[in-house]
Amino acid sequence: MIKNINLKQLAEILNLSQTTISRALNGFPEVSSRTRKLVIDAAAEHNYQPNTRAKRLATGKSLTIGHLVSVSKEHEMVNPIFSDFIAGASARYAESGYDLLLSLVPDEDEFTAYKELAARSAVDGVVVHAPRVSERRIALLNELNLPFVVHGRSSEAVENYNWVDVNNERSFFRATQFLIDLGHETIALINGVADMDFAMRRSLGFRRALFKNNIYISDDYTFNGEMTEPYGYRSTLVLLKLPRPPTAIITSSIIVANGIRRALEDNGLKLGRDISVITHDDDLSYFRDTATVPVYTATRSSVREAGRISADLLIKTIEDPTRAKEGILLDSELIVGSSTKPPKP
Amino acid sequence: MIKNINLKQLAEILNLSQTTISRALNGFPEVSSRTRKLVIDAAAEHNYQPNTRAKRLATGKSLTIGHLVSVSKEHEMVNPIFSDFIAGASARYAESGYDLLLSLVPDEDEFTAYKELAARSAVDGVVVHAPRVSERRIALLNELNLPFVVHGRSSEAVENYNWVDVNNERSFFRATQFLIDLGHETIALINGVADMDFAMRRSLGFRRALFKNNIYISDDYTFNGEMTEPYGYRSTLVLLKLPRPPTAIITSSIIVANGIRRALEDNGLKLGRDISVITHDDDLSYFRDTATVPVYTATRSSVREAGRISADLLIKTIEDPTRAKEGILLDSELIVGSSTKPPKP
DNA sequence: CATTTTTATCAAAGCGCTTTGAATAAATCA
DNA sequence: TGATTTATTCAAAGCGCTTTGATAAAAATG
Repeated sequence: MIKNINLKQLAEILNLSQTTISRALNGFPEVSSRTRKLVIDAAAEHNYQPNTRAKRLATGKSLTIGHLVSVSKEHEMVNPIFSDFIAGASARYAESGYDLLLSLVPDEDEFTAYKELAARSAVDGVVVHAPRVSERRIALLNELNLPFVVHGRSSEAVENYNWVDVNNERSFFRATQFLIDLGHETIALINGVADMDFAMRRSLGFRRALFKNNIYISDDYTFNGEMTEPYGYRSTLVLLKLPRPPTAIITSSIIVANGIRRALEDNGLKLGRDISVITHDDDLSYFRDTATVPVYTATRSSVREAGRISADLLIKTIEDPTRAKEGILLDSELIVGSSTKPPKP
Repeated sequence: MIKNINLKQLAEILNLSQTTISRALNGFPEVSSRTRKLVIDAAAEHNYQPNTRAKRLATGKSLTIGHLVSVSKEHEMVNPIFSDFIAGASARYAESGYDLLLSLVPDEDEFTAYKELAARSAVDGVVVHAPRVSERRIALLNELNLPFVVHGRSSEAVENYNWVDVNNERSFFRATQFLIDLGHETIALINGVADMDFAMRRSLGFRRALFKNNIYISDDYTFNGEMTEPYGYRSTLVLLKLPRPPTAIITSSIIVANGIRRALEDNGLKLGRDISVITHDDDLSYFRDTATVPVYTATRSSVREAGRISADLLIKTIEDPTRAKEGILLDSELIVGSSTKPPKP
């Protein structure tokens, strides 16, 4: 059985005070290099690691960052981009010795969850996921004086805050323009849930491109919903039944794109040849499109990288609370794959 | 700005000792009901929550459960089942006031990560994900005396340990037998990474069914790898090029099944009609197969439910360390969908 | 009514660290 | 050489809780 010792015991073993040992291990200058070496070696030998609980109480820091993910009771879903985002963030936290506290809360408890986290002083900061167009969490966190970074943005927010977002509007503008340039004029949009900020921005980009090219498309061609595979499937079936089905579809997730593809095939249509599809691609590890010619034409932006950058920004904010709020806008690449062709004549 | 107070301040406000307040809030019997009400009301009014850091130091418990997820440097992947598993576990943790500490570690640091977590006393227990056929973590955790539950099992483990697993062998036996009963004799298996215990067991079930029915299938028909969509696609292309392509495919993940489907369509084949597919279905929220006739015939078992059960078992173990180790075997349902038909004559 | 038991409350110790302020020894200075 | 300064080390306080052991007041007992 592996035993580990505490500071007091290590002090006795070395015949030194706890002070000296603490300072030696934490890199303070007022320790002779001979002593420091002695201490470090002994710590390694006896498998000493400062007790997290004690350290946190003594320093008044939690060395923990919270990720609260809201789960709607009806959908009960955790967005798969979350895993990849966390993977990026976690790597950054590890570098600075932060732990990651994850909490999935029913969305009606969202507010209380943040308050409780702040009141019991469990975290030094939080990452806000899936911001809505109108997002009350931003004001709340400011009131709670809890450092935070938003993954995404909230269009209606008036105050300054830290955020890391991909350029959704521009991405979808470009994607739409790309289709228009190919000759498409009937383009559908299968988007995320309407009150999500990213969905709203993507919709704006889409519509700006249409407007710029004097194309009018009715609301029958746009969908909002949780970005599941069946959602992509169902929406596409609806589109195909329209009097004038679209010649191209833009969607917000590669998982939805999978559903679109399935619906097309079920109707004897071929992706690219019969109907063009562009998707936003978060570069999720289990869907990474690595074919020499990618399957999907896509606006690609690594959500894992976004996780890393968000974590970095949050740590900086925590360690320097006077730091000016910062917004970081990531750009996506427009990757041309085989899912887009000019429309059939 | 929302301020929160500490125990001492609340004691002064109420003109009571810290002891009494602590006991009142923690439900100890030696507090008069009048006082208790007073305390509870004041705590609510002043937004008092015991400081997590102090509480943990004082009680000697972390009230935290660790989830270490190994990420291989080459693959850099986080299995999407993870999100759903966590969603289930998190709900159970919340009920008992535990926090969830998540750490993604490069797999070469896996061992050190557990040791460090134990040495610094950061968690009260851990969940072991993705156990291998031969799993050194089990012995390590026993040595560290850190309570744990394995999600899955490890066939080569000799000691007793807590685990929650789905009946993989039986599931794949049934799935295979189902195909054989339909008349299939050339059946391929697109499985997970070979040294994962679940993959090994599924392979056993597959082979037992073949053996029982006197069917011999060469190794050319089985694949092992990370269960991504492109992996399903690539493997299927290989299968289709065999001199005698399979008439049915069994796979371990609905994401792989998506890739299989894509490969079939790309080759002008139709799922079910031309080639049958059975998949294991973890009932992932973003792929939930809710069609009246499910798309895929599948052995279905909710990984979210497994998360909940694992969390429950772990909490019980933490709260009663003398508790006998327990293994919980979940069963899957064989759901018949439209992806399986008798082979074409 | 005096004594014991029960009830309700409190002061103080302790959890394992970090950090402050003091003390000692060695080195430098005038 | 005596006075300062510098380099090391240490004892003790403090972080905000829980918990132990003591105490005072109220209730029950003989």
